[in-house]
Amino acid sequence: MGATPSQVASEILDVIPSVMREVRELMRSHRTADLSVTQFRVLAFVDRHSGTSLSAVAEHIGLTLPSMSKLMDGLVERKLIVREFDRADRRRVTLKLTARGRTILEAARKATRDHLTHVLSTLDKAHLETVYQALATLRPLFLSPREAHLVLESKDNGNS
Amino acid sequence: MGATPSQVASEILDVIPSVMREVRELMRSHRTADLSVTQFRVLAFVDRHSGTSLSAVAEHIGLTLPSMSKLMDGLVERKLIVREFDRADRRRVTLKLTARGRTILEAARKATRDHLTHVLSTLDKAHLETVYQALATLRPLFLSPREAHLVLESKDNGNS
DNA sequence: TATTGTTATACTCTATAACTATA
DNA sequence: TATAGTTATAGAGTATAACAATA
Repeated sequence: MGATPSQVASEILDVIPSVMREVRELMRSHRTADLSVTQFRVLAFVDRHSGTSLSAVAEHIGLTLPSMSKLMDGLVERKLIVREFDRADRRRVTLKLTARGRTILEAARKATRDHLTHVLSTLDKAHLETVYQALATLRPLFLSPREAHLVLESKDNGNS
Repeated sequence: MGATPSQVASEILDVIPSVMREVRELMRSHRTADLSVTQFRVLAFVDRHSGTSLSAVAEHIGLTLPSMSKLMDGLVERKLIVREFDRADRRRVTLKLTARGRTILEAARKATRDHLTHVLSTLDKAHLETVYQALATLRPLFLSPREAHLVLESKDNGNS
């Protein structure tokens, strides 16, 4: 009881990188999917926001536009995403998952989920709930810098 | 209430990468420290285990030996770590922080901690405690693969 | 022969700067 | 002129394979 923000910060620095490394290896070692974590996140975002633009994806994920453009090259080449010009504004690009993209995304999601589920299965309900609540708590605090103001500027003090 | 392992897994995939990206940018943007997260973790480990070997660090951090060797080149060149041959076994290397290494580590730690503390300061005590407990719960589940068996091999029950 | 570490090499990820096309 | 995106280029980070030195 009585964890200070400073202690929590130290824990974050210690634990989060380990979790990331494991997730990264899971994604990359999958037979057919073989995605980087960033690629996975991009597919998931485009799935939820079909027809979105490159800028929007870059902003959400937290990559620069050139980096995202190059990453997208790879996903388009692998036929996981279709990239077309917007008819209304031909500078814009519209992004959608292909059927194959949806399949691969689901496969990666399932593989990772299955593995993590296995790892997490050693936890009892109370611990599981704690982790779930903690992640829900952290989520709004660590949106990409550009999005952050949308949430943060209105509640710079007390939290819900 | 009643989060399933599967739901928690999805949250991990969604939230953890965002936290990582923020931490990474913090470390890299610091004026004097300018460390990658991995470099930071290496310094912290060597600080806690002064005189440790290269293999030990690589294993703890989850890098291959050649990768760690190269990373260490950088830290030695920046005079943050001293690397000497072990007198007892000349194949081994002993690693220690320099005074400068300790200073830089502390500076990076403080900068990151200060920023995270600011971010976390919007949380009330209960939420903070939840996050703290969750990280403590996750820690043993995501040790580096090589260390993992020490914890996991005794409880490898049913999962496909 | 086995172990500890290094060197050589290559690939992925990401960034900044300069550019093109459209508005 | 401003915006959306791409191309060119470079640097960090990591891996595998081959090697050297020591035990």
